[in-house]
Amino acid sequence: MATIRDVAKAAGVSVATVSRVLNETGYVHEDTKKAVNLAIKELDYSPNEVARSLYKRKSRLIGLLLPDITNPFFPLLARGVEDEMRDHDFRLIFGNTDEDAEKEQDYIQTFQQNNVIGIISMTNTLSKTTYNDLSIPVVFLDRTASSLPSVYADGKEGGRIAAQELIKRGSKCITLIKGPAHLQTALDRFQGSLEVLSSSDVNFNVMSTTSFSFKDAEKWAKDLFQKYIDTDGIIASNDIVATAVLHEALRIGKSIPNEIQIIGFDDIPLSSLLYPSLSTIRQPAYEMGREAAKLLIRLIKNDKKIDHNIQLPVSFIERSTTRKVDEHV
Amino acid sequence: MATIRDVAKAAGVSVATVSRVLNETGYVHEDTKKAVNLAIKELDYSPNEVARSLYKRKSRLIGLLLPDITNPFFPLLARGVEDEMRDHDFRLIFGNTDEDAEKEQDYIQTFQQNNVIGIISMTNTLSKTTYNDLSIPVVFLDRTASSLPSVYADGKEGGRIAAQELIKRGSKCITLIKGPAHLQTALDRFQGSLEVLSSSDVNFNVMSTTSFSFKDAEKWAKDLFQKYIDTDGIIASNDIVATAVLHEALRIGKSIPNEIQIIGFDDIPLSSLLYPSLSTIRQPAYEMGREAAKLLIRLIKNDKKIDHNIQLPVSFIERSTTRKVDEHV
DNA sequence: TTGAAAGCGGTACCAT
DNA sequence: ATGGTACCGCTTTCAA
Repeated sequence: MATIRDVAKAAGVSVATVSRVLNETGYVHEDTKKAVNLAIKELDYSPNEVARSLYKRKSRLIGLLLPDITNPFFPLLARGVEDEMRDHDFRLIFGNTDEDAEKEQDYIQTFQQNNVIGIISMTNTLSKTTYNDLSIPVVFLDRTASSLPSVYADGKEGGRIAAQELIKRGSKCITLIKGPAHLQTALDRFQGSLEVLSSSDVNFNVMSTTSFSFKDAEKWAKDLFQKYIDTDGIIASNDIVATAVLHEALRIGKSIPNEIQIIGFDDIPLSSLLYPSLSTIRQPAYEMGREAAKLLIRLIKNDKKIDHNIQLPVSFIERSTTRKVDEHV
Repeated sequence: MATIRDVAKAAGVSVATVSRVLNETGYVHEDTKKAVNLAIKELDYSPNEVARSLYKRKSRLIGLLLPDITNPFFPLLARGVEDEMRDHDFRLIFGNTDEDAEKEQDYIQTFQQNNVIGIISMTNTLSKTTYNDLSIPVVFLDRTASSLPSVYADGKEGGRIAAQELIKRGSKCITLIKGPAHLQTALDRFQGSLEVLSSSDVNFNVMSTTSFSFKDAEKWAKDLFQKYIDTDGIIASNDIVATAVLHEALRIGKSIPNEIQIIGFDDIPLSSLLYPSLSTIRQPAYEMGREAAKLLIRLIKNDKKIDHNIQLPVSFIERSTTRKVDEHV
């Protein structure tokens, strides 16, 4: 690996000059610039980011925290973050936290030790103050953080839409699955649906659940069909849960969407691959990732602690677990 | 952020001494060690990895290259890599390459600029020599690289098993979907199946495809059922393709698994969530990721260029797109 | 317009 | 057993 000194020697100038042409800072004569660039090319030199980082006390690395990359919702977000960051020559260090505070803390520490210039977090196990004390900008993604910059989808509206679409398509007895109470995003969806359901004239039940895991969801799905036999419409807390419900419905011989309609939330890739394919409320995950990255970059540049919250719109993706609206009415 | 100098001052010793207790190298009196550790605690000091990396010319960062984290097969591998690396206090910088040589080259360069101590690559767009010239150890994952360390599953055996299971379960006319020719792993599976099929007394067709994309696979699936109407068993090149085939079969009213049996490859999380759930040849993706990480760590420690290839066993996961073996016979 | 040199925060050699 | 200090590769004053 050639160093800046090698380049300087080869070009017959000082390292300071090389540094100037590298960073396009200060005055450099055209001829010297040419000579330097030639030397750079010949030596196939590229600057050592570590040395830069040490001097500047900040790298071009971003820390990315997510609960579990294995959960199909997060890769979409992560990919959005990465693409945007790449466009600005930032790279990502990432860590799966499993919603475990210790892991999260751990990763944050090594992020700092590596001079990351900012953090995007899709977890919120740790208290907001932990993040606030960090001295580097943080953006929350898919997490609403009132006092900190964050990017998330309009879950409440999503919840409303889900209820409206089900009602519009003729469901008379709806079961609303309420996701984990500690996740604000899950709560928003729930409240949106509840709002619409409450002011409508359909019957509905609420079923509380405590996770988004498929295994758990399978059990709840069984419960659901035993307890609420009249159910003809289900609003699931997300697509994974909706899938479990769909599975169970099919297993016990319900006809979808004729006897039972199902709406999920997220629109993970899986949803379109199911059979029947899953109608769902789409969160623009990839775009959310990109937005979070953009926001973080702005924070990095401004170096201010702006409290900016970006809410992206959701949309109803009509597939085959809901009836066509014409068919009915 | 406290520095080693702050600690030294607080403990009334030199930075050299602090460094010694930090790294547990050389002699340090018990009492001084205690004083230093106390200072560290009080100042909440943790060493600057960037400075370390600069001096040592190697960091504790690993570069991870994958085609697309959005493809459900890769998160499993990535998670395996991460968990193992975390156990050894390594962190990951990752990059999606989209099988694009330029992106791949680009990431490799920034990996080097950041002093990564090793690379795990799940892509092979670039020539092997590019990797060979790298001066840092590289392990290929889910890619067979004859001259370089790599970890992959026994695709050939997987192909054999798939064919055997289908035959055992009574398929008489099998369509074998051959995946992209440029992927050795896809080829292995194909050849394994071909081998068994050739020496059996069932009829079979081979259908060539050029990608693992679901969109493309949907078209091929349509073709398949038009061209090979007698097909009563399908060996797909992976689970995504199998899903498309399943979708199409259901759409045109085929009964699964009675009229048509389907076997996939990979066992991505999606497979068990389909309805009917997909029988498939499982690659132990998570374990493969961990093995790759272990291998890389060994290479880092030995600092030798060992050419080590680790092949992990595959297994048949019996679900609902294949008939029970008793039912038939 | 250019160069010398201090310093970023560690590590490790050489003395003592 | 401990301290002084050169050095890792770069950036940025400050002088010339």
